[in-house]
Amino acid sequence: MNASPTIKRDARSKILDAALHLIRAQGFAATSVDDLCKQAGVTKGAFFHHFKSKDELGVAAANYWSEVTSALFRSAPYHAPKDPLARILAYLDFRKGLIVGDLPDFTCLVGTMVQETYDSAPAIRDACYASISGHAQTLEADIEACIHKYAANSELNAPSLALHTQAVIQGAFILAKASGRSQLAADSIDHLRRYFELLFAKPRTAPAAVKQERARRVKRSH
Amino acid sequence: MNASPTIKRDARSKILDAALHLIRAQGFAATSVDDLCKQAGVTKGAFFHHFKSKDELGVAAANYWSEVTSALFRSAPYHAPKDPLARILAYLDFRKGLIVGDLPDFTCLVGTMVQETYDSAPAIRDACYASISGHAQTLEADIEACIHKYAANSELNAPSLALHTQAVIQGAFILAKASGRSQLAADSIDHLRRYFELLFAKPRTAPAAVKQERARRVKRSH
DNA sequence: GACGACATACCAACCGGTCGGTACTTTTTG
DNA sequence: CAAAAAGTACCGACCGGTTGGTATGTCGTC
Repeated sequence: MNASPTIKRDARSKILDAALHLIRAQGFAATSVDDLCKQAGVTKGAFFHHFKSKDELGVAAANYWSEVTSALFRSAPYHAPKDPLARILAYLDFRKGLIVGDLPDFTCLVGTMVQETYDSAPAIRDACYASISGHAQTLEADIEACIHKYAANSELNAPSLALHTQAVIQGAFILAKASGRSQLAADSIDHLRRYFELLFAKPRTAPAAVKQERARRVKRSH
Repeated sequence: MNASPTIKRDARSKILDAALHLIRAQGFAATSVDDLCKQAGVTKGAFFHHFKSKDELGVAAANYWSEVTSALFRSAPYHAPKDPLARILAYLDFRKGLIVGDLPDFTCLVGTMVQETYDSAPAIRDACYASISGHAQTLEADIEACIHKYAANSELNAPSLALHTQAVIQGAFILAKASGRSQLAADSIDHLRRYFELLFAKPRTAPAAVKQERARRVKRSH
């Protein structure tokens, strides 16, 4: 009967979607259960039926974030190139391309949430770290291949470099939030891209990053 | 009578010191005015005598943070080297050296606070960005000198690179909080150091970072 | 005696969480 | 197979404690 199965949204999903948006905009502590319910269009009874406590919602939101983002990255086009370095650079271009619209729409839920909860809610912290490190791990194979192919006898370490990419991206979001200019986040990702190019020493192939930066510098010099 | 003038601490300073610790440990929203007063050993009357509102305390805390940190960095030893690149690398070594003890003791107040307030408290956000960008600016001259000396005809931009260093450091703190391992923050700063070395193309001079990473790899390979 | 620097007492709004109840579905059982 | 029982999903009033904030009083100092 129902032509569109996605219309039938249960309360739990609606609460989780509300959490993704509200927590990224206001933070975890500043988002009340009532806020969540209002935004989701459900009652408090529904909330506490699905989640034992607000903290448990925090854990569920982090896990839901992991699912949503891993689906996004799995189906993204940056896996196509044959060369591992090209794949990494395409990944960074893809991340940069996600920086559009309002800050709460492209920043990272778990990076925001873990800053508030790392000391007071270990369960949330663990779920957040699982999300970050899990995503970092999806880059490890390509980074390892880059090291083997382009920097065989270096002291580089793939897991560490993978986590570093996430650190830069998280830091870029902080810069964007503080300045209100999402361009600053994009610039930091450009620096990270350049780091990879220098590490794996291919001559630079004029990526979009450089062209944009040049264009901006020309504009400024008027 | 009082031999030690610093013992006489007024309520305002005590509240600000309490804010520096509590907000870094719990976040801004989760830190109540009562928490602050209890930790500072003052009453609520004293709090609202000195600060019109909790938000105003947030702004004052960010400004106080700027004062404290700029005094620390001004008197730090990393300004000594004659070469600008050596000064930058010494700065990064200094930042890495600050990563000791508990997380709330070495992480950044304004990076934590701005994530919670960027959308709801513009005054706090602006004070946080002033702190971050103000610190970044203290690096610009040395970075500019590096560009001029070692990468004259590159597309590099000193303000952008200075902000990037802060993005990496902020992201490193998030990684440390999420994982509970401050080593991850140090590792990210090592990557940033390597970026500077590669950008300004001096042959690597076996910095502490590399030696430590080698030592860790040896340990792991047992 | 005015004023800054606090202390005490208090308030309305809001917080996370509970609870009794309803409507609907699924499972059990005579 | 149908009635009964049990379970699931959700509602919304309500609770005690906490929240940011206020009003008023006290005390030492210029």
